[in-house]
Amino acid sequence: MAHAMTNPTKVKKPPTMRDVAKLAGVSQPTVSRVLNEKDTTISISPETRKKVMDAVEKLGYRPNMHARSLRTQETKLIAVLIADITNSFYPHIARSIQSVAREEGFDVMIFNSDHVYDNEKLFCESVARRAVDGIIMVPIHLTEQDMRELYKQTGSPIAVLGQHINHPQIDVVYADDETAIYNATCWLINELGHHQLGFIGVPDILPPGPRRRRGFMKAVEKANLEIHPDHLIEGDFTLEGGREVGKQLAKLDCLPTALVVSNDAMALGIILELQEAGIRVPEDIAIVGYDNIPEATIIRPSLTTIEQNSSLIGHELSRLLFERISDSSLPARRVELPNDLIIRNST
Amino acid sequence: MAHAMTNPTKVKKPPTMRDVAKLAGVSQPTVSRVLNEKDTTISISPETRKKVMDAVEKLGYRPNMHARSLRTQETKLIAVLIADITNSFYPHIARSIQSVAREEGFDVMIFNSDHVYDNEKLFCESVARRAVDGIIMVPIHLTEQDMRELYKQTGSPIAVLGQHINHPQIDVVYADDETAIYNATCWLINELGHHQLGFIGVPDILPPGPRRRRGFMKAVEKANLEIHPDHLIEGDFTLEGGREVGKQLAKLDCLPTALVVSNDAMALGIILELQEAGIRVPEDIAIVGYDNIPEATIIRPSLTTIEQNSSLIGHELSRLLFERISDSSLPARRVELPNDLIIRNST
DNA sequence: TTGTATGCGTTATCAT
DNA sequence: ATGATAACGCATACAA
Repeated sequence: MAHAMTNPTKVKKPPTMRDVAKLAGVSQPTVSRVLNEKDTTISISPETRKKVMDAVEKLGYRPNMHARSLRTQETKLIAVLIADITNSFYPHIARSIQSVAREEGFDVMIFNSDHVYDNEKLFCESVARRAVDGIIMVPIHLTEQDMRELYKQTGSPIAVLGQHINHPQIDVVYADDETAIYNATCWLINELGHHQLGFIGVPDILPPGPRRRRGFMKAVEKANLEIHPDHLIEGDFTLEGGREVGKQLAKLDCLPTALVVSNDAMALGIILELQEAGIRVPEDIAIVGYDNIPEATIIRPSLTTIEQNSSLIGHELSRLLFERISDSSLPARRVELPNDLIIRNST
Repeated sequence: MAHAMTNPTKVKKPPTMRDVAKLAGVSQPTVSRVLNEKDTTISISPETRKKVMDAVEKLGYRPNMHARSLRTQETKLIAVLIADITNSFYPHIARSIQSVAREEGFDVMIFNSDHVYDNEKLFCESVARRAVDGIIMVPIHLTEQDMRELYKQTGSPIAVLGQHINHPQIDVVYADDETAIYNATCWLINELGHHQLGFIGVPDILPPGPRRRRGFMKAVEKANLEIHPDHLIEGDFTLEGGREVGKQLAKLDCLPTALVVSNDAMALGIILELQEAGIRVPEDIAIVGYDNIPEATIIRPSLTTIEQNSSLIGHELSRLLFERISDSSLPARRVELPNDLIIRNST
């Protein structure tokens, strides 16, 4: 059987510059020059350019990014670490990062940590091997030390959401959540007259945990209020976790009249479970969330919450990153985000 | 100024195998062998292995994936194209793909098309350059021809959600949405006694559009029902698009008594706008969605909808893909997904 | 068991 | 204006 036949087990490899060069009757470096016209000091004759472009077209040639990266140390690739892609807060961030990256001609690798440290470490590993041009991350457990290490290994610019990293090559976007929660709590106390408050936090190992709890505590202490220990509960940032908390609350003999919840996803779960148990929001218990995810306007009552503009966050993170990619001498920057209370019907 | 100082503009490059080899006092290929122990036919002495591992440890050596890929034609990278990362249907898919990929030792590039064709084409471009090991996609406008072309250029295994592609190397995961919508519509007519129905679709250029409309139409034709032209509207799969449709409906003199909507995101927007206008769901108008995204259980009334198990979808897509990555001789497969009606309170 | 040599597809530095 | 040639970091065929 010696027909001309396509080899079924081995895939035809894509054309290379050599193939283009051969077809165009020029040398391979000439093809490279034609394709990378950026260097204006060099010039090539119109006819060879045409020959080359025709060959490129005919063969459907695409440059091989791996070879290029190996040579140039540039990957045109950025890596993004987010904590939970199924929490509506994050997809909007990912979306605007992606859209900025696309404009800049970069591809995006997205990693979802599901809040687990091991996954965050795996992210660092992958990123080190892949030698990406930039890194955007929402670290949960990763320490400042981990991040310095990451920078040392990769040399890549890094932009971080939420953690105050002290490093010349790491830019930070953050919101003053402590103050925002302090203000919201004061508002519950002073404007709405609540005296029995509760707070749903997250374990202290999650960085926003202590900050947000502190904001709440400062406000109640300032007002000289006592907090019942049953009204201080920890969740895990997820809607399901919120449901657990909601069930726990529903069993209590005595509910707080107002609840500050560390994020919207949990607040949603709590509201759904409380309503399930016949407890009314806000009549029996007022609820304030944090994030202003889209569901906050879908749930009834709509959720009073502290806004984080996630599209803006993604935009700022990528702006900082790409600025640093094109100029690594930039000083480290911190951009603080607005963080306003949006009053709706859950309070 | 000739102090020993770190060069501030140029970043120290990461250690290579040569560095490891030099430090360990062996040759570079030996380091390669120690690190890729998979080949059991080859053996290396315990002492050199130790020397090498010590050097690796000391230098913090990480293999350079670009160099490796160039050599092996393997990237340990898959590319994923989804239509709208901010639609809760997709993040769950992305999440399970990511989690399977992580187990298999693969990284994931995610592209968000926002339903636009140009972005889908850019995806194909990027993926061709990047020579990924596999592709998972939820194409919206991409034609079968585009996908054959993509396969021809990349030679990478492809798994697709929703489109029935006829190609030996492209696996497909799909749901019989036409039948599911047909059944749901019949149920509205026969069990719930609705006679004035409406359907919110999407333009025919979006592939699910014709199928889902056909399912609806077949059911109403079978029941000999007339559909008022005002009750056939097209949206764009987004919640905001649903709001537009809702506003349009609210202005109508005569509403249908039941509405079948092509996806949940639009259904949510419609419900919110109708309620805004004082129209009650389901008393004034019953609504059925499609997808069963998490928000379907958050909105009040909770949304009756046709379930698509997005975690399962992601799982199946990645299973098919990784099976084909390890064995390209597999025949093309189609897996059909369950697609059951979940009855809640919007009907 | 280990070392030498080669090539993957590019870009960059020389020449010419 | 263009062509040789080398080098990026790694894996592998072959030699020792």
